[in-house]
Amino acid sequence: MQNDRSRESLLFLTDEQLRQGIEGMFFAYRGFTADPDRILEKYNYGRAHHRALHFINRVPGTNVNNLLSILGVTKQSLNRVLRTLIEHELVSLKIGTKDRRERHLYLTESGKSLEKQLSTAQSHRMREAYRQAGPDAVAGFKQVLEAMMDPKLQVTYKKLRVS
Amino acid sequence: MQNDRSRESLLFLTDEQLRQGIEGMFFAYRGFTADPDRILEKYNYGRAHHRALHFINRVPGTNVNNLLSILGVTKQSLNRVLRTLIEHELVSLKIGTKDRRERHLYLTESGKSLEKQLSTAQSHRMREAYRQAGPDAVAGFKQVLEAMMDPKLQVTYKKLRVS
DNA sequence: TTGGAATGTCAACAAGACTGACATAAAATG
DNA sequence: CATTTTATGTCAGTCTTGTTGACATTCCAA
Repeated sequence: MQNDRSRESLLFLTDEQLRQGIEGMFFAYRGFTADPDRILEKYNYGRAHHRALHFINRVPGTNVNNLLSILGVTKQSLNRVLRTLIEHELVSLKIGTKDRRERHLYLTESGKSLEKQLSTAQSHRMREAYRQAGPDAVAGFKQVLEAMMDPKLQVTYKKLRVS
Repeated sequence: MQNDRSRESLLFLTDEQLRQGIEGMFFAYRGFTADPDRILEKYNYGRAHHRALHFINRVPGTNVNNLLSILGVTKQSLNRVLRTLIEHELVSLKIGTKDRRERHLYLTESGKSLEKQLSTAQSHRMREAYRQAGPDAVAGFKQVLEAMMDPKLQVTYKKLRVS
């Protein structure tokens, strides 16, 4: 009886824990994007533009294909976003010297400035959350996030860390 | 000199840590949604349908307004999703007895079945990640997630836990 | 009882995913 | 060296899911 109840209780807790994790991810992601979203709205950009700016900043000179593998969208989808960023001179484009099919992407000064604005806002919330939770919690947070990624993305994630 | 280098190093680590957190959230969220997305595709549903099913299951009998405050979208947007779910008889609708403007939402048997399928897939990955990271990491993970939410969503999140 | 507030629906539009068709450049093959 | 195949990127059209606006119904308060 007691044993059964314990087992049930444990099982229940586990399922409840998982559900809390799921809902936690959902609500936290909303917070995670809220501040940049507000800034982007002022300039009539969206999250797609933010992601492009973030990773072009992170991997300057990347070509479109490489950026695609990081972002996990189709090139047609990315293309629309890049076009507007280039038109608005936030991103500049250099045709490859070795392979002239490739376009290498860089942030312009205004691009860097907007990226800085966005990442500052996003980092601010992240820093606050880290501070509240403390260093051990942060370590655990990262471990779980990493374990939740698809294996390929885990590799991508780690590569970014090194570069 | 040594002091300057230490300070710089610490600062650098901090910024790098934050950037890793940002990218971690981005990549992990992709993993988080990947499995349900594959199932939804088979039935021609999207993430919006999944979210509705999840929270109607979590709060049976909820009215539209309450669901909206959880999901954080406009009622018009939710309405389209609900309409198809009701047409396909995954969700059933009861007009409120006290307030006849309200529609109370419930999952039908097929609705429960699909929700179960989706949550099983999503929980499976979550459980695996928890297992790999260990219980302390999980505790930290949740702390950081909760600290990252907007205060209002934090309240919503905690309410769900109790109900 | 009537006017305003709240709940939900319908219609039209926008952002950002997607697939398909294509132009150009490079590489492989005869 | 010519020609076919492969790779990179662009353009056009469609779908999902957000958005705002206009509206019907119901409730509540003056």
